[in-house]
Amino acid sequence: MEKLTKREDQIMQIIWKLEKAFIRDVIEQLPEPKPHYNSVATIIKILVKKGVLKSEMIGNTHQYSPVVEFETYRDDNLTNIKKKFFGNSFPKMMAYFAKEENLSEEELSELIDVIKSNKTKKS
Amino acid sequence: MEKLTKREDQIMQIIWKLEKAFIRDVIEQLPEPKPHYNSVATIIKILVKKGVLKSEMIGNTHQYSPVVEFETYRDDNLTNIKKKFFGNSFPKMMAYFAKEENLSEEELSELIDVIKSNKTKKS
DNA sequence: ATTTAACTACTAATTTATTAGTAGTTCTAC
DNA sequence: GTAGAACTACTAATAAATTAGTAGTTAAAT
Repeated sequence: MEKLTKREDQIMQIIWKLEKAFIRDVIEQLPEPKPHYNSVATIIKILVKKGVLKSEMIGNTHQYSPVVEFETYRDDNLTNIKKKFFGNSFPKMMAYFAKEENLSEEELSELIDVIKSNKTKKS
Repeated sequence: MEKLTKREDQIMQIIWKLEKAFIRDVIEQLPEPKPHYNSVATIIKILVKKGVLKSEMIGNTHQYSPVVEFETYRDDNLTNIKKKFFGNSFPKMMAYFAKEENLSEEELSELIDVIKSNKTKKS
């Protein structure tokens, strides 16, 4: 999957959230200062060319929706991040999580449940 | 902390690993095609200006070392990632990573112990 | 002692990313 | 029917990031 620039990423986050969007919808979601309509249109055209978005003509305006799933993009990103920050050491990563977060009892047991149930499914 | 560009990030990863480095050391660690010496020097100067690196004159060449700790940078990044990919939910993020890994029973209980003991210390 | 390599500081060029202008179309409302 | 808003496709300008050139210094090697 092609890398996204910061602006492309920002716009994709919006479209993933909305699932389908016209350019005006994207602009609406963008924070101030709102970019020019054509600026957004340009980035979106790049995203189509990159194969991340597809466009459909609804009436006479384009509606855009993701081709690449959010989860795919996320996984791509996290693979790199995990390696970059934890050198593929899972225990290190977990130690980090445990230290950084102030887990409530609920969160902790929820977490353990999730891990356990997941473990069971796999074995 | 100031955001780092891709190249800046790449060079910082190397210097964090080496702890101290001359420009030649950084180039050595960079993959082919090796950039021009001055290209690396420019980026490093930017990093000094951003306050991420400091330089020391050793003989008559500069040696560079991090001002910002790797852990600080990592934590900054992970905070963003949590927000971007997991709706700011820590358990979701952790569940994701847990699923990615094939935890052995030992690892799992070790993990739980770590989190629990940490919890105890804090309360 | 002169050549070479690695450095210095500084500047300039190139590439990539982002923003937005121009010109023309369609639709809606007065 | 004409004015305005929102769109189209295309192009151009600007800004940010990256690469590398110039000129001069230092140190070591033949």
